[in-house]
Amino acid sequence: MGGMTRAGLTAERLTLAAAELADEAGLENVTVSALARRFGVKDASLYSHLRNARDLRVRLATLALTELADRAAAALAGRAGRDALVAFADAYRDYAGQHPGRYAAAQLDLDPETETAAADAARRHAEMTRAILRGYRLPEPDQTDAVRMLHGAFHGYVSLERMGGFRHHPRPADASWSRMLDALDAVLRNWPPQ
Amino acid sequence: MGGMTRAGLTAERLTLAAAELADEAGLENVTVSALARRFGVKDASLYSHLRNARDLRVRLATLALTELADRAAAALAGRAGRDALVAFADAYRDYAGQHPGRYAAAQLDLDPETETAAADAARRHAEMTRAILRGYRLPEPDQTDAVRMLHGAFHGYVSLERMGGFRHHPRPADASWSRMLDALDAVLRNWPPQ
DNA sequence: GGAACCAGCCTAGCTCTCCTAGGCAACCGG
DNA sequence: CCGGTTGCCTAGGAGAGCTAGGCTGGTTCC
Repeated sequence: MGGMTRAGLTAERLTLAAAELADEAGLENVTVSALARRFGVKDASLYSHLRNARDLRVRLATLALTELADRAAAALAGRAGRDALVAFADAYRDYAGQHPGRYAAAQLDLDPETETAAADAARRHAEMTRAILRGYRLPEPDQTDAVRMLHGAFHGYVSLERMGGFRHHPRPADASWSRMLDALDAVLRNWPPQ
Repeated sequence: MGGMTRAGLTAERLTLAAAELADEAGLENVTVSALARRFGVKDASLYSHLRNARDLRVRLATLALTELADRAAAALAGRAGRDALVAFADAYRDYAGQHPGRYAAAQLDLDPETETAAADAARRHAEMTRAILRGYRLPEPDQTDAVRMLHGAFHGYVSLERMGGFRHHPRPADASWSRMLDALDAVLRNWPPQ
């Protein structure tokens, strides 16, 4: 009696709902219980679709890294040099602005041994970052150094901005961002030797 | 009977123990219960010294930010220009390497309204970062842009390194780090106009 | 069309963390 | 040595994570 129809849960639907929840309420509020509540279902029911809470977060991280890599790929298509740099960087920062919870999830510590899908997504994202450099024609190992610098600079800036590090000062975060991109372009065009 | 002597807890001792725990076991394992266990005391006993679990983390963040600012100040003493940049950056990265849990705590989202002490420590740390730039003689608002870039680059690089982002590639993280410092120095010496 | 099977969601119940209320004992000042 | 304060206690409730096992709706196959 009362027998409601089934909720029709799948790992994919749960992951997507977790992503929405993360963006709305913050990554720390993405719990198995909260997700079950959102589907009007008991929390124990989710464990036929998810191994555990960690599994949920890894799936979420994988989703975010994949979306990020997709956006990066779209931004880079048909661009090179400074255009590519700026397009990639803006796509990265916009994603973090529009999807703070997903972005936070993408920063999760992943175990490449067991969490293969997530590691693949991370690798794809790293390859996109490397693609920025095609127009700058750097040899190895300089290219690797430059990739690390770029990724670090993007992530660091966005991360500080997200956690409110820039709110004391009146200088708009957008302005500092585009100055940083100018600086990074300049340094890539004139990469210091040795 | 059995009456053990008192443990002699204070907020300071608890915060220090939390810092050690964070470095040994990771920030996510810094819980009120774990801390009580470490002192051989019931978890409820800690609530006469700490408001709540959040309070503990904020105190930990404050400790970390203060230590970081102290190290930065020591590194900068008597140095200018490139020397100052490198000394600061290395102090920053070494701290994160030696104290990963404390470093992670320093990245906590702080509410400057209520968490005044923590906000002060964060401000002191930001002032140290700004002090790097004295030797480069940048006008405002370029100085603010440069501070944000530097802080972002340091934090981003260290953060990616900590979460294992560089372990696929054979290139040593140290080497890429010092190339990044070279690049940052170059860009500060020749800051792009407009 | 019935039987058997499964997949999907359930209840029950455990552990752990966080936190509050109230008790008793140790230490400290007078 | 007596009263007050402080410090740690027990008891207990809420919420999150997770496991074991049960019931049922939908599919499959004779």
